[in-house]
Amino acid sequence: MSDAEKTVLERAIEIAGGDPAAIVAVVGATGSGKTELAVSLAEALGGEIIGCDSVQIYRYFDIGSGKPSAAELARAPHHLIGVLDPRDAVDAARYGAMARDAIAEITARGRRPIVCGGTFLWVKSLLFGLAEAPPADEAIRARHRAMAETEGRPAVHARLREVDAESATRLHPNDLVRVSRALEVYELTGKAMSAWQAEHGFATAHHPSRMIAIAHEPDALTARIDARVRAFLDAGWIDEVKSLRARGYGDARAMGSVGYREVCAFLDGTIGPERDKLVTAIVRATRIFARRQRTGLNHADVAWLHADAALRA
RNA sequence: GCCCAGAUAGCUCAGUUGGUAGAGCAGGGGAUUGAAAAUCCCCGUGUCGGCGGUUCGAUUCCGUCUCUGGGCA
Repeated sequence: MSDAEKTVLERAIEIAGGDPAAIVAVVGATGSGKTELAVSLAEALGGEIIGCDSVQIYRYFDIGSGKPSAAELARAPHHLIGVLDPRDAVDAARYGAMARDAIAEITARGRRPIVCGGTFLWVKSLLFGLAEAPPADEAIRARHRAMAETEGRPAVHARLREVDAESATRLHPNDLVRVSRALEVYELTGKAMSAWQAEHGFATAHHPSRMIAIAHEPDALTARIDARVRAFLDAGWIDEVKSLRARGYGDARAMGSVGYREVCAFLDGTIGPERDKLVTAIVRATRIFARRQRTGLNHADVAWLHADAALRA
């Protein structure tokens, strides 16, 4: 059997089998079929799944985040899905620590950890950790935001240039999130973010790993996304958002994520009363997101499995 | 049938006191170290509805035709 004739699952099992000590991480775009592949892989390998998704990690964000179905959950144990209150803001570092704990438990049980999710910074945090720089400081961030508001974003960038020219050169003046973070790290430690990053460099892995992603032709992925969005809506996504708002989660960070943002706009009447306009808006946002996810994998050591090859087989 | 307003990028539209045009969105590409489903950057030639006329030169002015809105009969 040539590679092109094997199914995605067969190839994934082969890759996993190539290094039994490695953590398998199924990464890539929403709607590409990660969840199904991870569950099948877990069944085949005696594995347990560790979710790596910045929205699925929250309770009550069930439908729109594409959490595994009850049937899928029953096929393999899952971790870090629906485990936090939506008001509890996690960051990549905390996620990485939680995931490593889960991995330790799973391997102690003699089972195989399978990471599954599209939040790639979190995957990197899990596998390599992050630079040793300190965590976020809300007061500092608020100050930077205020500065950007009154003097403009480039003013914050100019301040960064005074203390960390390397980061300033790398970062665009408008990228306030990163510019502020770099400046924050300097203000907290007296040491440049670029220096912390150079020390770290994602050079030392906590665990050996094999990353795999499922590739689709662009039109095929769009069709999958379209079907998925409609299915979520049919499953009661709008009511889910209404009930989240009613319970006071309207300004949770996850509410600003792809799709949830559009459903909120729909409920607020911003995008018109037609269901079709909502579908179009969500599909659009999701496609853009899927593209960004693909770009995020650009320099990663990922094995791409072509879904279409499986269809031909 | 008459009157008015439109017709410009895939979509919504701006503009050119006459020298062949540009925004937003969509689409494409990229960056990404505690906000990552977030944040940010780059990419715009299109018979300027058709045909005539005026002009050195028309997408712009004039005429006419077609189509789309709206109004009056």
